[in-house]
Amino acid sequence: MENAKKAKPAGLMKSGYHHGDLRAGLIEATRQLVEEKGPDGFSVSDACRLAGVSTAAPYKHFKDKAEMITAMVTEGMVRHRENMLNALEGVPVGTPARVTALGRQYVDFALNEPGVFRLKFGGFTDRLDDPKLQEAGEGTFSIVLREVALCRGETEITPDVRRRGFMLWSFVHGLSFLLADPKLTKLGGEFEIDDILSDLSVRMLAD
Amino acid sequence: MENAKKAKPAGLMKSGYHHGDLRAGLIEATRQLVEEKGPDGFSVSDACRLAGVSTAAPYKHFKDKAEMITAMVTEGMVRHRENMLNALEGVPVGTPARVTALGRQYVDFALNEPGVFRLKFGGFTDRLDDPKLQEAGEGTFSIVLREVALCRGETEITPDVRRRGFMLWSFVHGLSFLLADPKLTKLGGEFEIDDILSDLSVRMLAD
DNA sequence: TGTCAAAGTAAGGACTTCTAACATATAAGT
DNA sequence: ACTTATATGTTAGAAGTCCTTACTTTGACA
Repeated sequence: MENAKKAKPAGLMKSGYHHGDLRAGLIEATRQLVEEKGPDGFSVSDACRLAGVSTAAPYKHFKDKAEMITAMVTEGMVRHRENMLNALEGVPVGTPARVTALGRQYVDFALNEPGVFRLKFGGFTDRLDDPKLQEAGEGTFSIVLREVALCRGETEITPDVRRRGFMLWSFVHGLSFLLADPKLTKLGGEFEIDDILSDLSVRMLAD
Repeated sequence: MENAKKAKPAGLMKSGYHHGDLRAGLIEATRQLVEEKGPDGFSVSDACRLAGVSTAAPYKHFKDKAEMITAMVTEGMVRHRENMLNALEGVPVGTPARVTALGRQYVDFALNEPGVFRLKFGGFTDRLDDPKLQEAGEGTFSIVLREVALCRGETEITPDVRRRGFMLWSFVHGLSFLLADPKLTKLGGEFEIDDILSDLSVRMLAD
Protein backbone atom coordinates (compact mmCIF):
# COMPACT_ATOMS: atom_id res chain seq x y z
CA MET A 1 0.00 0.00 0.00
CA GLU A 2 2.37 2.64 1.16
CA ASN A 3 5.36 1.06 -0.40
CA ALA A 4 4.84 2.99 -3.62
CA LYS A 5 4.50 6.42 -2.17
CA LYS A 6 7.42 7.98 -3.97
CA ALA A 7 7.06 6.85 -7.52
CA LYS A 8 8.51 9.48 -9.82
CA PRO A 9 8.69 8.16 -13.35
CA ALA A 10 11.25 10.33 -15.03
CA GLY A 11 11.27 9.63 -18.73
CA LEU A 12 8.23 11.79 -19.38
CA MET A 13 8.82 14.85 -17.37
CA LYS A 14 7.27 16.94 -20.10
CA SER A 15 4.02 14.99 -19.91
CA GLY A 16 3.04 17.05 -16.91
CA TYR A 17 -0.55 17.94 -16.48
CA HIS A 18 -1.20 21.62 -16.31
CA HIS A 19 2.00 23.36 -17.06
CA GLY A 20 4.55 20.67 -17.78
CA ASP A 21 7.37 21.61 -15.49
CA LEU A 22 6.48 24.71 -13.63
CA ARG A 23 9.44 24.55 -11.31
CA ALA A 24 11.83 24.83 -14.22
CA GLY A 25 9.58 27.37 -15.85
CA LEU A 26 9.63 29.60 -12.82
CA ILE A 27 13.37 29.34 -12.49
CA GLU A 28 13.74 30.36 -16.09
CA ALA A 29 11.33 33.23 -15.65
CA THR A 30 13.23 34.35 -12.59
CA ARG A 31 16.47 34.26 -14.51
CA GLN A 32 15.04 36.31 -17.34
CA LEU A 33 13.71 38.93 -14.98
CA VAL A 34 16.98 39.23 -13.13
CA GLU A 35 18.82 39.63 -16.40
CA GLU A 36 16.36 42.20 -17.61
CA LYS A 37 15.83 44.31 -14.52
CA GLY A 38 18.91 43.66 -12.45
CA PRO A 39 19.61 41.71 -9.29
CA ASP A 40 16.94 43.46 -7.25
CA GLY A 41 14.35 43.98 -9.97
CA PHE A 42 12.59 40.76 -9.32
CA SER A 43 9.30 39.81 -7.71
CA VAL A 44 7.44 36.56 -7.42
CA SER A 45 4.46 38.20 -9.04
CA ASP A 46 6.49 39.19 -12.07
CA ALA A 47 7.87 35.71 -12.46
CA CYS A 48 4.35 34.33 -12.35
CA ARG A 49 3.16 36.72 -15.00
CA LEU A 50 6.08 35.76 -17.20
CA ALA A 51 5.51 32.07 -16.67
CA GLY A 52 1.81 32.48 -17.25
CA VAL A 53 0.56 31.10 -13.96
CA SER A 54 -1.20 32.46 -10.92
CA THR A 55 0.71 34.13 -8.15
CA ALA A 56 -0.01 31.27 -5.79
CA ALA A 57 1.43 28.58 -8.00
CA PRO A 58 5.08 28.96 -6.98
CA TYR A 59 4.30 28.05 -3.40
CA LYS A 60 3.68 24.47 -4.45
CA HIS A 61 7.31 24.29 -5.54
CA PHE A 62 9.21 26.72 -3.33
CA LYS A 63 8.85 27.53 0.33
CA ASP A 64 9.12 31.23 -0.29
CA LYS A 65 10.69 33.86 -2.47
CA ALA A 66 14.17 33.30 -1.08
CA GLU A 67 14.10 29.62 -1.91
CA MET A 68 12.93 30.40 -5.40
CA ILE A 69 15.72 32.81 -6.15
CA THR A 70 18.28 30.59 -4.47
CA ALA A 71 17.25 27.74 -6.72
CA MET A 72 17.76 29.93 -9.76
CA VAL A 73 21.21 31.05 -8.69
CA THR A 74 22.22 27.52 -7.79
CA GLU A 75 21.20 26.30 -11.21
CA GLY A 76 23.24 29.10 -12.74
CA MET A 77 26.32 28.19 -10.76
CA VAL A 78 26.06 24.55 -11.70
CA ARG A 79 25.88 25.63 -15.33
CA HIS A 80 28.87 27.85 -14.72
CA ARG A 81 30.91 24.99 -13.36
CA GLU A 82 30.10 22.82 -16.31
CA ASN A 83 31.08 25.58 -18.69
CA MET A 84 34.39 25.92 -16.92
CA LEU A 85 35.13 22.23 -17.33
CA ASN A 86 34.18 22.30 -20.98
CA ALA A 87 36.48 25.25 -21.56
CA LEU A 88 39.47 23.05 -20.82
CA GLU A 89 38.81 20.63 -23.63
CA GLY A 90 41.56 20.52 -26.18
CA VAL A 91 43.92 22.79 -24.26
CA PRO A 92 47.33 21.23 -23.51
CA VAL A 93 47.61 20.00 -19.95
CA GLY A 94 49.99 21.80 -17.65
CA THR A 95 50.18 25.02 -19.64
CA PRO A 96 49.15 28.54 -18.61
CA ALA A 97 46.79 28.44 -21.56
CA ARG A 98 44.50 26.25 -19.48
CA VAL A 99 44.32 28.85 -16.76
CA THR A 100 43.67 31.49 -19.39
CA ALA A 101 40.86 29.40 -20.82
CA LEU A 102 39.23 29.13 -17.42
CA GLY A 103 39.49 32.86 -16.92
CA ARG A 104 37.96 33.50 -20.30
CA GLN A 105 35.01 31.27 -19.48
CA TYR A 106 34.55 32.95 -16.11
CA VAL A 107 34.42 36.35 -17.74
CA ASP A 108 32.09 35.11 -20.43
CA PHE A 109 29.63 33.87 -17.87
CA ALA A 110 29.61 37.28 -16.21
CA LEU A 111 29.04 38.92 -19.58
CA ASN A 112 26.37 36.49 -20.73
CA GLU A 113 24.48 36.34 -17.46
CA PRO A 114 25.38 39.49 -15.57
CA GLY A 115 22.22 39.39 -13.50
CA VAL A 116 22.87 35.93 -12.13
CA PHE A 117 26.54 36.69 -11.66
CA ARG A 118 25.89 39.81 -9.66
CA LEU A 119 23.14 38.23 -7.67
CA LYS A 120 25.54 35.50 -6.60
CA PHE A 121 28.59 37.65 -6.00
CA GLY A 122 27.24 41.14 -5.51
CA GLY A 123 26.65 40.79 -1.83
CA PHE A 124 23.34 39.07 -1.52
CA THR A 125 25.06 35.90 -0.46
CA ASP A 126 23.91 36.22 3.11
CA ARG A 127 20.46 35.13 2.08
CA LEU A 128 21.59 32.62 -0.51
CA ASP A 129 22.02 29.66 1.76
CA ASP A 130 22.05 26.32 0.04
CA PRO A 131 24.55 23.45 0.36
CA LYS A 132 24.35 22.74 -3.35
CA LEU A 133 25.17 26.33 -4.12
CA GLN A 134 28.15 26.31 -1.80
CA GLU A 135 29.29 23.05 -3.33
CA ALA A 136 29.06 24.41 -6.86
CA GLY A 137 31.17 27.38 -5.89
CA GLU A 138 33.85 25.36 -4.19
CA GLY A 139 33.85 22.88 -7.04
CA THR A 140 34.48 25.64 -9.52
CA PHE A 141 37.39 27.01 -7.54
CA SER A 142 38.89 23.56 -7.20
CA ILE A 143 39.03 23.33 -10.98
CA VAL A 144 41.24 26.38 -10.98
CA LEU A 145 43.41 25.06 -8.18
CA ARG A 146 44.02 21.82 -10.03
CA GLU A 147 45.21 23.63 -13.12
CA VAL A 148 47.45 25.93 -11.15
CA ALA A 149 49.02 22.95 -9.42
CA LEU A 150 49.69 21.28 -12.75
CA CYS A 151 51.31 24.40 -14.12
CA ARG A 152 53.47 24.68 -11.05
CA GLY A 153 54.49 21.04 -11.17
CA GLU A 154 52.81 20.23 -7.90
CA THR A 155 50.93 17.03 -7.25
CA GLU A 156 48.71 18.48 -4.58
CA ILE A 157 47.17 21.77 -3.49
CA THR A 158 49.98 23.40 -1.56
CA PRO A 159 49.52 26.72 0.26
CA ASP A 160 51.44 28.38 -2.55
CA VAL A 161 49.11 26.90 -5.14
CA ARG A 162 46.08 27.99 -3.19
CA ARG A 163 47.45 31.46 -2.84
CA ARG A 164 48.14 31.83 -6.54
CA GLY A 165 44.75 30.42 -7.36
CA PHE A 166 43.06 32.87 -5.07
CA MET A 167 44.95 35.75 -6.63
CA LEU A 168 44.01 34.62 -10.11
CA TRP A 169 40.43 34.32 -9.02
CA SER A 170 40.50 37.79 -7.51
CA PHE A 171 41.71 39.23 -10.75
CA VAL A 172 39.28 37.46 -13.02
CA HIS A 173 36.47 38.15 -10.60
CA GLY A 174 37.18 41.87 -10.55
CA LEU A 175 37.64 41.97 -14.30
CA SER A 176 34.23 40.36 -14.68
CA PHE A 177 32.60 43.05 -12.58
CA LEU A 178 34.32 45.83 -14.46
CA LEU A 179 33.46 44.34 -17.85
CA ALA A 180 29.84 43.94 -16.84
CA ASP A 181 29.59 47.70 -16.41
CA PRO A 182 30.22 49.78 -19.54
CA LYS A 183 30.92 52.92 -17.54
CA LEU A 184 33.79 51.20 -15.78
CA THR A 185 35.06 49.20 -18.73
CA LYS A 186 35.71 52.27 -20.80
CA LEU A 187 38.21 53.52 -18.24
CA GLY A 188 40.48 50.68 -19.29
CA GLY A 189 40.93 52.07 -22.80
CA GLU A 190 41.32 49.74 -25.74
CA PHE A 191 42.29 46.20 -24.98
CA GLU A 192 41.63 42.59 -25.81
CA ILE A 193 40.26 40.48 -23.01
CA ASP A 194 42.25 37.46 -24.14
CA ASP A 195 45.50 39.41 -24.11
CA ILE A 196 44.90 40.60 -20.60
CA LEU A 197 44.01 37.14 -19.39
CA SER A 198 47.01 35.42 -20.90
CA ASP A 199 49.30 38.17 -19.69
CA LEU A 200 47.90 37.68 -16.23
CA SER A 201 48.23 33.91 -16.28
CA VAL A 202 51.88 34.08 -17.22
CA ARG A 203 52.67 36.66 -14.56
CA MET A 204 50.85 34.83 -11.81
CA LEU A 205 52.29 31.42 -12.62
CA ALA A 206 55.89 32.63 -12.83
CA ASP A 207 58.19 32.20 -9.87
CA MET B 1 9.99 92.06 18.08
CA GLU B 2 9.40 89.70 20.94
CA ASN B 3 12.97 88.65 21.22
CA ALA B 4 12.06 86.55 24.23
CA LYS B 5 11.75 83.53 22.01
CA LYS B 6 13.02 80.37 23.53
CA ALA B 7 14.58 79.28 20.30
CA LYS B 8 17.29 76.74 20.94
CA PRO B 9 20.65 78.22 19.95
CA ALA B 10 22.23 75.06 18.65
CA GLY B 11 25.11 76.83 17.10
CA LEU B 12 23.05 77.88 14.08
CA MET B 13 25.78 76.72 11.76
CA LYS B 14 23.12 75.02 9.75
CA SER B 15 20.10 76.80 8.48
CA GLY B 16 18.72 75.89 11.89
CA TYR B 17 14.98 75.48 11.63
CA HIS B 18 13.48 72.16 12.47
CA HIS B 19 16.01 69.46 12.10
CA GLY B 20 19.24 71.28 11.50
CA ASP B 21 20.50 69.54 8.40
CA LEU B 22 18.05 66.92 7.36
CA ARG B 23 19.68 66.30 4.02
CA ALA B 24 22.87 65.16 5.68
CA GLY B 25 20.88 63.32 8.30
CA LEU B 26 19.00 61.34 5.69
CA ILE B 27 22.14 60.48 3.80
CA GLU B 28 23.69 59.18 6.97
CA ALA B 29 20.56 57.21 7.82
CA THR B 30 20.57 55.75 4.33
CA ARG B 31 24.17 54.74 4.70
CA GLN B 32 23.55 53.06 8.02
CA LEU B 33 20.63 51.10 6.64
CA VAL B 34 22.55 49.93 3.61
CA GLU B 35 25.39 48.78 5.81
CA GLU B 36 23.05 47.03 8.15
CA LYS B 37 20.67 45.34 5.76
CA GLY B 38 22.60 45.17 2.52
CA PRO B 39 22.41 47.00 -0.78
CA ASP B 40 18.75 46.26 -1.32
CA GLY B 41 17.55 46.43 2.25
CA PHE B 42 16.72 50.05 2.15
CA SER B 43 13.51 52.04 1.99
CA VAL B 44 12.73 55.71 2.27
CA SER B 45 10.40 54.92 5.12
CA ASP B 46 13.15 53.21 7.08
CA ALA B 47 15.51 56.09 6.57
CA CYS B 48 12.85 58.47 7.86
CA ARG B 49 12.25 56.39 10.92
CA LEU B 50 15.97 56.30 11.63
CA ALA B 51 16.33 60.04 11.10
CA GLY B 52 13.26 60.72 13.21
CA VAL B 53 11.22 62.59 10.63
CA SER B 54 8.03 62.00 8.70
CA THR B 55 8.05 59.98 5.52
CA ALA B 56 7.27 63.06 3.49
CA ALA B 57 10.23 65.06 4.72
CA PRO B 58 12.83 63.70 2.29
CA TYR B 59 10.95 65.07 -0.68
CA LYS B 60 11.95 68.59 0.28
CA HIS B 61 15.56 67.57 -0.29
CA PHE B 62 15.48 64.81 -2.89
CA LYS B 63 13.37 64.38 -5.97
CA ASP B 64 12.74 60.72 -5.24
CA LYS B 65 14.21 57.60 -3.74
CA ALA B 66 16.76 57.17 -6.52
CA GLU B 67 18.17 60.63 -6.02
CA MET B 68 18.42 60.01 -2.31
CA ILE B 69 20.40 56.84 -2.64
CA THR B 70 22.53 58.26 -5.41
CA ALA B 71 23.47 61.15 -3.15
CA MET B 72 24.54 58.73 -0.46
CA VAL B 73 26.68 56.67 -2.81
CA THR B 74 28.23 59.79 -4.32
CA GLU B 75 29.19 61.03 -0.89
CA GLY B 76 30.74 57.66 -0.18
CA MET B 77 32.78 57.71 -3.35
CA VAL B 78 34.07 61.19 -2.66
CA ARG B 79 35.14 59.98 0.76
CA HIS B 80 36.75 56.99 -0.91
CA ARG B 81 38.77 59.18 -3.23
CA GLU B 82 40.00 61.31 -0.37
CA ASN B 83 41.03 58.22 1.54
CA MET B 84 42.99 57.02 -1.46
CA LEU B 85 44.89 60.28 -1.68
CA ASN B 86 45.64 60.25 2.02
CA ALA B 87 46.95 56.70 1.77
CA LEU B 88 49.84 57.94 -0.34
CA GLU B 89 51.22 60.26 2.29
CA GLY B 90 54.69 59.36 3.39
CA VAL B 91 55.20 56.62 0.80
CA PRO B 92 58.23 57.15 -1.46
CA VAL B 93 57.28 58.47 -4.87
CA GLY B 94 57.78 56.20 -7.84
CA THR B 95 57.85 52.93 -5.90
CA PRO B 96 55.47 49.97 -6.13
CA ALA B 97 54.78 50.57 -2.45
CA ARG B 98 52.60 53.48 -3.49
CA VAL B 99 50.48 51.24 -5.66
CA THR B 100 50.29 48.75 -2.84
CA ALA B 101 49.13 51.48 -0.47
CA LEU B 102 46.36 52.47 -2.87
CA GLY B 103 45.25 48.88 -3.15
CA ARG B 104 45.21 48.49 0.59
CA GLN B 105 43.03 51.56 0.98
CA TYR B 106 40.69 50.33 -1.73
CA VAL B 107 40.25 47.02 0.03
CA ASP B 108 39.79 48.73 3.36
CA PHE B 109 36.97 50.81 2.04
CA ALA B 110 35.22 47.70 0.81
CA LEU B 111 35.69 46.08 4.20
CA ASN B 112 34.64 49.12 6.21
CA GLU B 113 31.68 50.08 4.08
CA PRO B 114 30.66 46.94 2.24
CA GLY B 115 27.12 48.13 1.75
CA VAL B 116 28.13 51.30 -0.04
CA PHE B 117 30.81 49.50 -1.99
CA ARG B 118 28.45 46.86 -3.28
CA LEU B 119 25.75 49.33 -4.00
CA LYS B 120 28.15 51.25 -6.21
CA PHE B 121 29.83 48.32 -7.90
CA GLY B 122 27.44 45.45 -7.51
CA GLY B 123 25.43 46.19 -10.58
CA PHE B 124 23.03 48.91 -9.62
CA THR B 125 25.03 51.42 -11.55
CA ASP B 126 22.45 51.74 -14.27
CA ARG B 127 20.25 53.68 -11.94
CA LEU B 128 23.04 55.56 -10.23
CA ASP B 129 23.30 58.39 -12.68
CA ASP B 130 25.06 61.46 -11.41
CA PRO B 131 27.91 63.45 -12.96
CA LYS B 132 29.53 63.96 -9.58
CA LEU B 133 29.49 60.25 -8.97
CA GLN B 134 31.03 59.52 -12.33
CA GLU B 135 33.63 62.18 -11.69
CA ALA B 136 34.54 60.73 -8.30
CA GLY B 137 35.03 57.33 -9.87
CA GLU B 138 37.18 58.56 -12.71
CA GLY B 139 39.16 60.72 -10.32
CA THR B 140 39.94 57.74 -8.17
CA PHE B 141 41.15 55.69 -11.10
CA SER B 142 43.31 58.54 -12.30
CA ILE B 143 45.13 58.48 -8.98
CA VAL B 144 46.10 54.90 -9.72
CA LEU B 145 47.13 55.71 -13.27
CA ARG B 146 49.40 58.49 -12.11
CA GLU B 147 51.21 56.20 -9.71
CA VAL B 148 51.58 53.46 -12.29
CA ALA B 149 53.04 55.95 -14.73
CA LEU B 150 55.56 57.13 -12.15
CA CYS B 151 56.61 53.57 -11.40
CA ARG B 152 57.05 52.88 -15.07
CA GLY B 153 59.04 56.02 -15.66
CA GLU B 154 56.43 57.52 -17.94
CA THR B 155 55.50 61.16 -17.95
CA GLU B 156 52.03 60.62 -19.30
CA ILE B 157 49.27 58.03 -19.35
CA THR B 158 50.34 55.77 -22.19
CA PRO B 159 48.17 52.88 -23.38
CA ASP B 160 50.52 50.53 -21.56
CA VAL B 161 50.11 52.45 -18.33
CA ARG B 162 46.35 52.46 -18.70
CA ARG B 163 46.36 48.77 -19.35
CA ARG B 164 48.43 47.97 -16.30
CA GLY B 165 46.34 50.26 -14.20
CA PHE B 166 43.17 48.60 -15.35
CA MET B 167 44.60 45.19 -14.56
CA LEU B 168 45.64 46.32 -11.10
CA TRP B 169 42.21 47.74 -10.54
CA SER B 170 40.59 44.51 -11.68
CA PHE B 171 42.60 42.57 -9.20
CA VAL B 172 42.03 44.83 -6.23
CA HIS B 173 38.38 45.17 -7.14
CA GLY B 174 37.87 41.43 -7.24
CA LEU B 175 39.85 40.93 -4.06
CA SER B 176 37.59 43.44 -2.34
CA PHE B 177 34.49 41.51 -3.33
CA LEU B 178 35.97 38.22 -2.21
CA LEU B 179 37.13 39.65 1.11
CA ALA B 180 33.73 41.17 1.75
CA ASP B 181 32.23 37.68 1.72
CA PRO B 182 33.52 35.29 4.40
CA LYS B 183 32.31 32.24 2.52
CA LEU B 184 34.50 33.16 -0.43
CA THR B 185 37.45 34.48 1.53
CA LYS B 186 37.99 31.21 3.32
CA LEU B 187 38.64 29.46 0.01
CA GLY B 188 41.87 31.40 -0.22
CA GLY B 189 43.35 29.71 2.82
CA GLU B 190 45.66 31.59 5.14
CA PHE B 191 47.18 34.75 3.79
CA GLU B 192 48.04 38.34 4.59
CA ILE B 193 46.29 40.95 2.53
CA ASP B 194 49.37 43.15 2.47
CA ASP B 195 51.55 40.34 1.17
CA ILE B 196 49.17 39.62 -1.64
CA LEU B 197 48.90 43.27 -2.58
CA SER B 198 52.62 43.91 -2.66
CA ASP B 199 53.24 40.68 -4.54
CA LEU B 200 50.68 41.81 -7.08
CA SER B 201 52.12 45.31 -7.44
CA VAL B 202 55.58 43.98 -8.17
CA ARG B 203 54.34 41.48 -10.72
CA MET B 204 52.14 43.94 -12.53
CA LEU B 205 54.72 46.70 -12.67
CA ALA B 206 57.51 44.48 -13.94
CA ASP B 207 58.32 44.39 -17.62
C1' DT C 1 4.40 91.48 11.94
C1' DG C 2 4.75 89.14 7.59
C1' DT C 3 7.12 85.98 4.55
C1' DC C 4 8.88 81.75 3.16
C1' DA C 5 11.37 77.61 3.44
C1' DA C 6 11.15 73.44 5.96
C1' DA C 7 8.87 69.97 8.41
C1' DG C 8 4.47 67.52 9.83
C1' DT C 9 -0.26 65.13 8.84
C1' DA C 10 -2.94 62.48 6.22
C1' DA C 11 -4.02 59.77 2.66
C1' DG C 12 -4.06 57.63 -2.03
C1' DG C 13 -2.96 53.97 -4.72
C1' DA C 14 -0.11 50.45 -6.28
C1' DC C 15 2.51 46.43 -5.18
C1' DT C 16 4.14 42.67 -2.44
C1' DT C 17 4.35 38.13 -0.23
C1' DC C 18 1.95 34.51 1.28
C1' DT C 19 -2.24 31.67 2.95
C1' DA C 20 -6.75 29.40 2.62
C1' DA C 21 -10.12 27.19 0.20
C1' DC C 22 -11.40 25.13 -3.90
C1' DA C 23 -10.68 22.61 -8.52
C1' DT C 24 -8.67 19.24 -11.49
C1' DA C 25 -5.49 16.28 -13.91
C1' DT C 26 -2.48 12.54 -13.33
C1' DA C 27 -0.81 8.31 -11.00
C1' DA C 28 -1.63 4.29 -8.10
C1' DG C 29 -4.21 0.54 -6.23
C1' DT C 30 -7.86 -2.56 -6.56
C1' DA D 1 -12.27 0.56 -15.46
C1' DC D 2 -13.22 2.87 -11.12
C1' DT D 3 -11.97 4.88 -7.06
C1' DT D 4 -8.78 7.28 -4.33
C1' DA D 5 -4.82 9.96 -3.26
C1' DT D 6 -1.57 13.29 -4.55
C1' DA D 7 0.37 16.82 -6.91
C1' DT D 8 -0.46 20.91 -9.09
C1' DG D 9 -3.13 25.24 -10.26
C1' DT D 10 -6.65 28.81 -9.63
C1' DT D 11 -9.38 32.39 -7.25
C1' DA D 12 -9.81 35.44 -3.54
C1' DG D 13 -8.02 38.05 -0.19
C1' DA D 14 -5.51 39.26 4.16
C1' DA D 15 -1.99 42.02 5.84
C1' DG D 16 1.48 44.82 5.05
C1' DT D 17 4.93 48.05 2.91
C1' DC D 18 6.20 51.44 -0.03
C1' DC D 19 6.56 55.86 -2.69
C1' DT D 20 4.65 59.99 -3.43
C1' DT D 21 1.53 64.08 -3.26
C1' DA D 22 -1.71 67.78 -1.22
C1' DC D 23 -2.45 70.39 2.37
C1' DT D 24 -1.32 72.37 7.04
C1' DT D 25 1.68 74.04 10.53
C1' DT D 26 6.02 75.73 12.44
C1' DG D 27 9.62 78.81 13.22
C1' DA D 28 13.63 81.77 11.65
C1' DC D 29 14.55 86.12 9.89
C1' DA D 30 13.78 90.69 7.84
